[in-house]
Amino acid sequence: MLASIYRFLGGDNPFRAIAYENASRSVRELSKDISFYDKQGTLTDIQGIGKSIESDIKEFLTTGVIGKLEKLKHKVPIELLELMDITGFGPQSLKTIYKKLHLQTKEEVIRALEDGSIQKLKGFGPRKVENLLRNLKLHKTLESRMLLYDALLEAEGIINLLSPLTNVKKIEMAGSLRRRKETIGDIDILIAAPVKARKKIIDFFVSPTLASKTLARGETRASIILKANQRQADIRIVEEEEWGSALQYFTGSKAHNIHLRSIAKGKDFKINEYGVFNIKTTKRIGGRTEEEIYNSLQMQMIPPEMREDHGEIELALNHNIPSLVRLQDIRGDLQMHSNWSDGQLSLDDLVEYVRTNFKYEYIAITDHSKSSRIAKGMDEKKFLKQISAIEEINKRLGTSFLKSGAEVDILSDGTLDLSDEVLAQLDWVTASIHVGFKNDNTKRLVRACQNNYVHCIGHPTGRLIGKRESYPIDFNKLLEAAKETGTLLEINAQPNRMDLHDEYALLAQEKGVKLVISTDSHKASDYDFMKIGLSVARRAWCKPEHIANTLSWKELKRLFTKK
DNA sequence: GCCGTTTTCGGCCCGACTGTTTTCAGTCG
Repeated sequence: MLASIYRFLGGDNPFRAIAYENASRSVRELSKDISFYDKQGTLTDIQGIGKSIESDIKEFLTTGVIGKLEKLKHKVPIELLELMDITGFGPQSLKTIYKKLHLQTKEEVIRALEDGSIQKLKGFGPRKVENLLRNLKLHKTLESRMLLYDALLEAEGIINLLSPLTNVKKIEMAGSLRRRKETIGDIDILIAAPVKARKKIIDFFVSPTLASKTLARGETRASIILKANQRQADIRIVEEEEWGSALQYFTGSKAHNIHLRSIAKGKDFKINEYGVFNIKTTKRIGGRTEEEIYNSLQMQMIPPEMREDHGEIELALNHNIPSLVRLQDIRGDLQMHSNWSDGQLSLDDLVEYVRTNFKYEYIAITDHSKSSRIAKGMDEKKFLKQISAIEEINKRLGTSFLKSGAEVDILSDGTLDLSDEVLAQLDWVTASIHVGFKNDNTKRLVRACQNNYVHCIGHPTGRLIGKRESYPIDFNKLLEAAKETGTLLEINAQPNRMDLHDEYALLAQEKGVKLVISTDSHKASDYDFMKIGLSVARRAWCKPEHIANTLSWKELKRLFTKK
C-alpha cells in the first residue's frame, strides 16, 4: 500500500516507491511469519528492509497500524490506487485524472472514461481511452491465474503450432512458466528467427487460429488473448545469436535480472536481451547461450527454477549451485490409485502402462482406506486380498516391480484407519488427512509420524490451489516430528495440490527431512504429473539425495530401519 | 528508502511498444 501511494505521489523521489515495493516483495516471499524475524531482531537482514521500514514493521506488529500510512491515506485518492494493478493505469495517468477531474473512486473513473470527459484531457486520445476500458474489463476475467500444469499444456500446444513455421530456428517457453512457478499469469514464448521471417510468425500468432484478441503487435513481439482459455500469451522473436541473452532476460525473474545487471554494471558490463556488452569498448562479449551470460560474470549457470533472487546469485558467484534433481533420477512413483478404490485402471493395465511409458524400478499401489467412503476406500480384508493380487502379478511378470501400499486416512485423533496388523504387511504406507480441515491438525500429523508403519505423510498441508487453504498446522513441529521419527513428507504432484509447496519443501530440505515426489495418480494421464512435483523440488533447491524416490527400493527401505 | 569487492553519498536495469504528439512520455515486462 505504501509502495503504491509513493508511486502515485512520485515527484521528488520515485525510488522510495521502488524501495517499498522491494521490501513488500521480500516480506511476501518469506517462508516464516514476519513476527519471527522481529523476535529474532533480524528484520534488517531481509533484503530491502532498512531502518525506516523496520520501524514501520515494528509499529505495525505492536499497534496494528502504521501512522505514516494512515496520514498519507488522507493525502491521496486511496480508492483510485487500486486501478494501478490494471494494465495501462500508471501513476501519471491516474494523477492527471485525479488532478483535473477530482475523481475519487473506480466507478467514477469508469463513468468518466465512458462519457468522454477523460478523453478531453491532454494525453488521452480515443485509442488510449478505449484501451483503458478494455483493460478494465479484461482485468476481471484474468484475475485468477493458471495452474502450472494447465499453462504447460497450453504453451506446448502453441509451440507445436509455431515451431513448424519457416525459419523458426529455436522456440522455448520463458517467464514464470520456465521458472515453473505454481501459478502462471501469462504464457511467454521466445523464438529465434531471422528478421525476414518474423512478420509471418507474428501474423500467424495473432491470427484467429490462436488469438481471440490482439493486445499489441510490433516487429519483434506480440501479445494476444488466447482463444482457448482467454489468457494472455506473448511471443518475442530474436536473432539466433541473441538467443541466450534473450532467454535469460525473458525468463526472469525481474528481481533476479536486476540483481544480475547491477553486478554486470560493477564490472563495466551491460546486460540486455541482445547480449553482454563491455560498456567502455561497446564490444559484445557474449549472448548466444545462457551459460555465456552467467560465465561472463564469473558465475555458474543458474537453473531457471532457482532464479528468484533468493540467494542463488551468491551461490553461483561462489560456484556452489546444487545439481538439482532431474526427472531421470526418479526411480519410482509411491502414490498411485487403482480401480480397487477410486482409480480408473486395473492393476494389470496400470502396470503395463507404466512399464511401457516410464523407466521406473518400482511403483506403490496406494488405494484409500475405509473411512474415505467417497473414494471407495477399502477395509482390512480387501487390502489383504489386494496384497495377494499384487504378489500374483509380480510372480507372473517375474519382478518385484509392484509394491503393495495404502493411502491410509489419519483419523481425527491421529490414529490410523487401518489396523497395525494390516499396515505391517504393506510395502509402503502413506498417511493423509482427508477430513477435518478447520482445526489445527499438527497433533494428528505428529501422531501419524509416530506410527511405526507410516513411511510418508501425504499432501501434508491439505491445500487446493485457488480452492481451499491449508488447514492450520505448525509446520515446524511437523518437521521436527518427521525428522525424529524418520518419516518422509510428500511433494504431492497433483497440479492443484503441489503440496508441499516450494517454500515448505525448501524448509524440509534444509532441516534434513527427506521428501518423496508422488503423482497421487488416478488415471493414466496423471502419471505425467511427476514433472510438476519435480519442479516443486527443483524450486526448493533439492538434489537427488533429498528425494527418497531417487533411491533403489532396497536403499529406500533402509531409511526405515529406525522405525 | 536502500545499499556498498571502486562508493556511507550517489546511484537505483533497460529496451519495446503505444498513443499522442511532431519528438516523446508513459507503461510494461
